[in-house]
Amino acid sequence: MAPARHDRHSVIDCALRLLDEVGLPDLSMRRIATELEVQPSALYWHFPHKQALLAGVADRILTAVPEPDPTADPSQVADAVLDALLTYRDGAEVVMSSYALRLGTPRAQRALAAALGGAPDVGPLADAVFEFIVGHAMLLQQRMHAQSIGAVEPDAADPTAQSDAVFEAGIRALAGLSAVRRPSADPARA
Amino acid sequence: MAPARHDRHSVIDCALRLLDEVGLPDLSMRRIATELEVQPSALYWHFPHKQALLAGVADRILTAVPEPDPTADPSQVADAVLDALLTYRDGAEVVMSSYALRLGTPRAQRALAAALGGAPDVGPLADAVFEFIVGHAMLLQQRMHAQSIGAVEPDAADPTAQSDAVFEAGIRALAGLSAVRRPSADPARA
DNA sequence: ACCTGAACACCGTTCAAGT
DNA sequence: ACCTGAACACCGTTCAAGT
Repeated sequence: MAPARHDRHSVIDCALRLLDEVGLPDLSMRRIATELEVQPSALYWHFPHKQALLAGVADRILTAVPEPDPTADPSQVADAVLDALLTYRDGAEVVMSSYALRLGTPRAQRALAAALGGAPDVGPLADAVFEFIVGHAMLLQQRMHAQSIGAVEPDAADPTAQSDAVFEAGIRALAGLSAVRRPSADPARA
Repeated sequence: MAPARHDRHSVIDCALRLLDEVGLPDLSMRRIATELEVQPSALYWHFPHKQALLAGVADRILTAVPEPDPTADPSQVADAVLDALLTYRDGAEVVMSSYALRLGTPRAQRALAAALGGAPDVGPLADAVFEFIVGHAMLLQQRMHAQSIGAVEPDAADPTAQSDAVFEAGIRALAGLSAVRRPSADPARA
């Protein structure tokens, strides 16, 4: 058989696509290998272990957040980080689980710090904002997954019903700003 | 052989103890069964699947947070929730992964809402505080695990060096309070 | 009511060997 | 440089059967 040839980039590409299709629990090394038409052991030439591969995926997910810009609106940067995490299924959990390896996360944290003013004492607050965003995103995706399984009844309203209000309340308090929210929000409260 | 007899409570007890010993990645149904001197399949009489067992563990972890009390200091309640999550290894991840099943989490959220004033519009903010705390705890435990593996170098200082400052900055902004610095001594596990 | 025993369809990872 | 093939030590879950 003609063995397919790959590099780190193409493997991460495949893994990210597969993540969005099947979710993190079903994203196995063997599944990725099958998708690449390769034996599972071939992946271990490119990455030392699964964790390293996932760290590459997490880094790619956060690539979508813009460069640090002191003139940016903090709540807009927060929205950009949240959007990046929500773009792929289970994106927040992937980023969390490889947070300690510090690949894509410092960039997001620097973007938040810059938008918050860039003063030296703003670091802890910027980190707090990042932790809130990723916590919010993961809890939201957890709820989405449980509901897709039918494991939970929509007790009050639809899945992400209140979640926009929660995110806005959190960011407003943390970033100390007036509500600059996305237009797709509910038309009732304006 | 005399088959050991167990109920849900004792299984959760064992799982919680084992979680703290070996961590979530090594907390398998087979490991719990071995600890209970029982076949793995025996666990499926008490729980329909592993997720349900973990939800029970998550519920027990959050049992340590006090009842809703309108006279409580918001930042003290926040500290209590954080302490509960940090009492057991990987506690935050366990709580997050069974968040959608809504076992112990509403209680923590109600305790936060009560301390924040209990006004009807305080709900979203209380949820935001909860999401920040659990995000902070999970990221912190992730860093602790990576460091115990030696997979990361202490780039600036020790593991939880800055993390107290980050948590305090976040809670101060979210709860709008003066800094209530906690002593370095943590409360005993009940 | 609560557990055993055996099976099914999977995992991550290693390592010699191929090209 | 990049992959195969085979193996090792595991998983969660099901289900008939035991007591």
